[in-house]
Amino acid sequence: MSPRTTADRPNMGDAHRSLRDQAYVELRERIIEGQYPAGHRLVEREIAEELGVSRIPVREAMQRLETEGFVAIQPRKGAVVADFGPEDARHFFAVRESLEALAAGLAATHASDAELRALERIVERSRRAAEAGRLREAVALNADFHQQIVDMSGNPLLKDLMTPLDGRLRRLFRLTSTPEDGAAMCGEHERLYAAIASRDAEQAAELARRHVVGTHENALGMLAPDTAAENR
Amino acid sequence: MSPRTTADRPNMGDAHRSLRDQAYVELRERIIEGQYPAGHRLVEREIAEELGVSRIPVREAMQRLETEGFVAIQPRKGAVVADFGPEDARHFFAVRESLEALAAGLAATHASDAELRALERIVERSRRAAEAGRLREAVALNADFHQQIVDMSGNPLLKDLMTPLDGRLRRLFRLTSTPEDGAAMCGEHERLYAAIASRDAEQAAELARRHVVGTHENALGMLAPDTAAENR
DNA sequence: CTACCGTAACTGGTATACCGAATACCAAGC
DNA sequence: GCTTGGTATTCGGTATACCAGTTACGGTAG
Repeated sequence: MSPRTTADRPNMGDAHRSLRDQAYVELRERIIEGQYPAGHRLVEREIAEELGVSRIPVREAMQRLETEGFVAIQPRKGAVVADFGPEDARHFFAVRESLEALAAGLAATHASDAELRALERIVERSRRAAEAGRLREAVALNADFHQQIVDMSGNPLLKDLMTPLDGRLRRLFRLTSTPEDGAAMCGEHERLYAAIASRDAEQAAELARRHVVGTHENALGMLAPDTAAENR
Repeated sequence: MSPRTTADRPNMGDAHRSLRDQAYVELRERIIEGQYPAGHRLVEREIAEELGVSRIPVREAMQRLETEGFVAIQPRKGAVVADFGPEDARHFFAVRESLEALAAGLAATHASDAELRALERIVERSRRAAEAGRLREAVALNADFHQQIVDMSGNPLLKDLMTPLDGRLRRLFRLTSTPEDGAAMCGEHERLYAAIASRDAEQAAELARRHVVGTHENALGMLAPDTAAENR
């Protein structure tokens, strides 16, 4: 039924993965983390040597990173880390708004009871983390929350489109995570959860939309001052 | 600003493209065309020899085809042509509905006058083709129409997400193109164009939604009898 | 001093070769 | 006759090697 395997594979403990996936995860993390700033050249031989592998896995990893928008490959010239300014963020959130709304609506329609309970657990843990000031954990649970909704949508294509976008979101959130809106985020999540649990697709979609828009405005506000200045 | 190049490259006259892109286009076409039926094994060496290239370009092309959902790669086992049954079509159209609506709404907001004129030309040619019974041309112009709207949205990320989906649509439409709904399609296109031209984002989005849903029901109706029986 | 051209180093694109995992087939034992 | 173990073959994963386009530097001529 679902032919896709891409999005699932390159997770897990790096151990006995293919070298390509290891290289992919490693490079992706470095870009998200900011270790490779925007515009930084990615030279195949350099990276291959550093990772202790040959060029082929590195090359294939970079091609995949290109399709996901993390690097830009110019033919016969090389790959550079893709820029991600306010303009890109705008486009990003516009797409994300549509897809999150779709996911939330579908989730409200199709979710099983077990899935709803799982979502509820995430919301509860998220609230506890936010109240205890565990910001890191709250951010991680935020990601889990959205991912769970996408899973619950029952649409594997939607999942395949959303998963790569999560990386960009993390890249954007690297510095734009504030303590005070952890509580606000939690409230929105709880309302969204309630809408899904009560099978109200319309409201779920609408709440998801607003939630993304709110996140967008928040992130954009913190991003405004300068777009790509710091490196490490 | 827009770091992406992927979607643009592998078009054009196959001539002085990289072998990887040539292989990608060729394989993709064979899958869409139905020359390779669903479930068919894609053996790297075979294809490489047949195309007269080494395995690396073939391999890279197949990986890309995997991310776009045309083939399923099982690690250490090989690649097979991905299935695309009614269930997949459902998921496909759900996503497409959201994204087309987003594109239409953005296009209504951002389109330049020149772009609007280009869109109008496409609509006119489409109508003439439909009236003259030139079905092939009408289908091609249909694709142009939607692509033009996506371009007009001014959102490169949206374009990058939509472009690969077009291939799946073509694959689905391989046998589901009927003469009588050419006229209906034209009418919907004209109304959608009118909404965009009058800068009515709300209505443009709504019309796009309905248009996709209509296409979906139509295609699904013709797909229902059997899902994957014919091969050549 | 500057502008242009040629050459050399670099880097991505591709081919060939090797290795290990997965599978299928065959033979031997129950 | 059926099952099971082992072996041979196939095919994907990776490494190494070669080639071609690009860029950068330096020398020479104006």
